[in-house]
Amino acid sequence: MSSGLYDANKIRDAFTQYLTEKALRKSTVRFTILEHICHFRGHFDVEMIWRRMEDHNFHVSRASIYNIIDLLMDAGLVVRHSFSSQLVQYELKNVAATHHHAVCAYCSAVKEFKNEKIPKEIANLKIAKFTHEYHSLTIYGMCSKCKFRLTLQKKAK
Amino acid sequence: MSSGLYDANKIRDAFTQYLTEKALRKSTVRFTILEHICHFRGHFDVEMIWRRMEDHNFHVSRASIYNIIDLLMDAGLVVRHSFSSQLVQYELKNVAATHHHAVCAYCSAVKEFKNEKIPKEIANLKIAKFTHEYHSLTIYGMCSKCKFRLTLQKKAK
DNA sequence: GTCAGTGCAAACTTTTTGCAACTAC
DNA sequence: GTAGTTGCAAAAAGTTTGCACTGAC
Repeated sequence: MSSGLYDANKIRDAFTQYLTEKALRKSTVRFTILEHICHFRGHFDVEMIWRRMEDHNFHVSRASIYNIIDLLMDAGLVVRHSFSSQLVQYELKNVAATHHHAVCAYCSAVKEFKNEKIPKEIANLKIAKFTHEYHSLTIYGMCSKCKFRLTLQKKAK
Repeated sequence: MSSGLYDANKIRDAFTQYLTEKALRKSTVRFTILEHICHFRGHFDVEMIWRRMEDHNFHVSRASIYNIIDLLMDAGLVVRHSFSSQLVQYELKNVAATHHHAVCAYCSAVKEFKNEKIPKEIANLKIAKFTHEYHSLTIYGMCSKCKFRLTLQKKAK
């Protein structure tokens, strides 16, 4: 059984519960978009969702995708990453909770890494007048490819 | 002496050095934009810089501001924050290094907080094939105002 | 004098909005 | 039936680009 599909059931149930609590309608479009989102193992953006759904012959407007992502973020099922200014990416929260991100400032490549200690430290943080729900740790730096490329450039001089 | 202006000298010198190393020109526009940036104690965006400069009767195009912010980021003097999708904010790196951010997911308010332990843990991180230059830790959650507001709404039902 | 740097406006991309049509309840 | 939901297209917001002019070296 794929972990993606396994989680998909739990996520769909959580969304159903959210819609019920908020007295929102359980429309086909909402559940179909969520279903497609659950198939992404990593980061995704609005365009990727739309394209994937077109490929599966399910026609939906981008406006609806934005609308539903807002609901999913409000429901705490999806988180937003803004690694660069022009491309906003999203990720399922249960996926995001398992790792942090290292972003290369030179080529924008995103690498995931795991660490046990830091999330514990962060969970222990007490911030005055603020209720902690989720955190995002991003390390910016240089990936090995860019480092190598820059070394070559210096030598070329 | 204001800390903002005190730092401004060091920052301007670092930028001068950067421009020299890269063989870029030390234009008036570049230094004037940097000067105005140094007056922001917290986060700022392109619009804020442009408005501040207009208010001081220094006319500059937004394109130049984008251009120069790119240089400042490359020089390691400014960092980019993307707390929300539609508003990219920047911050002087020496200011950003002193704190982390807590963002309210409901009203987008950004609160700063300090912690000694976590930056040390992060500095000790070893990520394969990646050179750590800077990090960004953002906690998402709910600020006390929104918590209060939501409590009232529930009671109202 | 030369070429990097800049301003301007237009182009481009991503996201939001208004309204008519649709559908879950 | 009646609201909430969706699609479409247009608008808005933010950023990038192309080109002619300017100014640092």
